Amino acid sequence: MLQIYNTTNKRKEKFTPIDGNKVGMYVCGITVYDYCHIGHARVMVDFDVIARYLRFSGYDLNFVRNITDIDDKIINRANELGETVDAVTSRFIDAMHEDERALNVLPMNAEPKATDNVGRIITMIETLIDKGFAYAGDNGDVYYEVNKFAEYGKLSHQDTDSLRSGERVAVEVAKRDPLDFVLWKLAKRGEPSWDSPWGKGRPGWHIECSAMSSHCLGNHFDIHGGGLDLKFPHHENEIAQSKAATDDKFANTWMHLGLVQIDKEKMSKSLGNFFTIREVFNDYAPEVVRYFLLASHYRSPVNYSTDNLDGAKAALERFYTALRDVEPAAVETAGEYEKRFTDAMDDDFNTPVAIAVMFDLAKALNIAKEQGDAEAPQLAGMLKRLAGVLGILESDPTEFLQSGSDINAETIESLIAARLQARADKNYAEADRIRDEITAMGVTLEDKNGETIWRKV
RNA sequence: GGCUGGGUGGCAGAGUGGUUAUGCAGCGGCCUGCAAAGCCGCGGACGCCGGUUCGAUUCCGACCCCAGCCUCCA
Repeated sequence: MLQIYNTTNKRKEKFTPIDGNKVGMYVCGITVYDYCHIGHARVMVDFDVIARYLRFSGYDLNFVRNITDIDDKIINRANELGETVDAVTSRFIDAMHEDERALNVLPMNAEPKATDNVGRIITMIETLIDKGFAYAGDNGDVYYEVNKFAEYGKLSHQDTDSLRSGERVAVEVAKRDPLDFVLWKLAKRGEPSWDSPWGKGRPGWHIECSAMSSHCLGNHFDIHGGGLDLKFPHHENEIAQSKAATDDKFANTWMHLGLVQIDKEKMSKSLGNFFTIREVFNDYAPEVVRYFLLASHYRSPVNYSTDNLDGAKAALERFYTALRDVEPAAVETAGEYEKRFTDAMDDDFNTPVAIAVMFDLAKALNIAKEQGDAEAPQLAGMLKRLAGVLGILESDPTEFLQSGSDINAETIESLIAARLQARADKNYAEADRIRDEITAMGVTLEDKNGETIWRKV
């Protein structure tokens, strides 16, 4: 029985889809004005695993993650670069997809862009105005009137008074209340804009997600997710907009990912303390990054550091070493291991425990191999089966273990041949000299059954 | 200040009212010419102070510390 922690109630709840085994999940995606960083990678990878597990569990999942391709930061970036907004966003969307493919993230069912949904957004804003939840300010912008929505603050467990008292920013004079937020922004000269009843302008950020989630999944759907930093105000605002506009229940379960930190501080573009996914790929295989993210529970903060990435690499090496020299058999189930694995995943997607089960399986596989046991291929197949749910261990083991920059396989092979000859001659001094030479190249040798295999350190 | 979520062995990271998390690192052993890999075994932990309990790292309360949000942010 799958249980998911729901931010709204602050506890794990039995997951029951609204409509049979159909599940709708909406995740707030990325604003595309730069390359994605490791924080974004966490959204990609964690929700990818959540999606994979929901499907593995038999649910018919409709997974939607949007792209914000119009906002102030994008416009600023385009101006900086002397490019059009379109050129900037399409370039970074391509880069994002490249990063995702490398991380073995499966495609979403839909990936709506804000700019393709402006008509729907305008309609929703009109509805909100008609129902008295929104107003046009003196400056021409349209605002949502927060105090008209009684439930405001329920998700983040804040009441509106304390939110106001925490106000730290100069209040926009056109707002009736500091908590009111913009739905439609009038365009300045030269900015991309769309016609609307309130003049040429563009949508505010919060309304995009309300319009796109309704369009793709309906007014009431199962799961809504995003980074913890979106809980307030973005998700709170989405709830206010959607419930007010549709009179429906909106999302049943709210899921929030813990943030990626560096030196105990949140990684973010504004703080400038971020590493892009692609620059990390220079030093670590994409699968190492994926594993690093999955080695912590999705709700915990995770600290980005080379030590932790090295740890992820070591863990994968252990798995791939176990999988080496075995042809995994096709299996229907991983038996007892699968039970433990699904128990862990059913418990709010507890990937660290699921991975611990895989380590037990890897150990059983190692023992079977060592004893020449005939069930080794079965165990390897079981390990691969569970790993597949997490989207890992899909590389060729030898390839994974030998990959690395500036490794010349032929050179190593010929040195290994020379060393084998020296060993055959019982010239161990020479054999060890050659091994030292190979070690200096960052390669470790393993002698096995008269053969020598190698891997990158 | 308000609201969230945390503080676990050298590191990473789960979890539990009494019994092994797991991985890396360390120590001893097997294997090996020696290593490596693997296997077997070992050590080592639950922020602080009270309370509840036969028994608390686990529940309750206070305190200290950390992070996130209250402004754009995944």
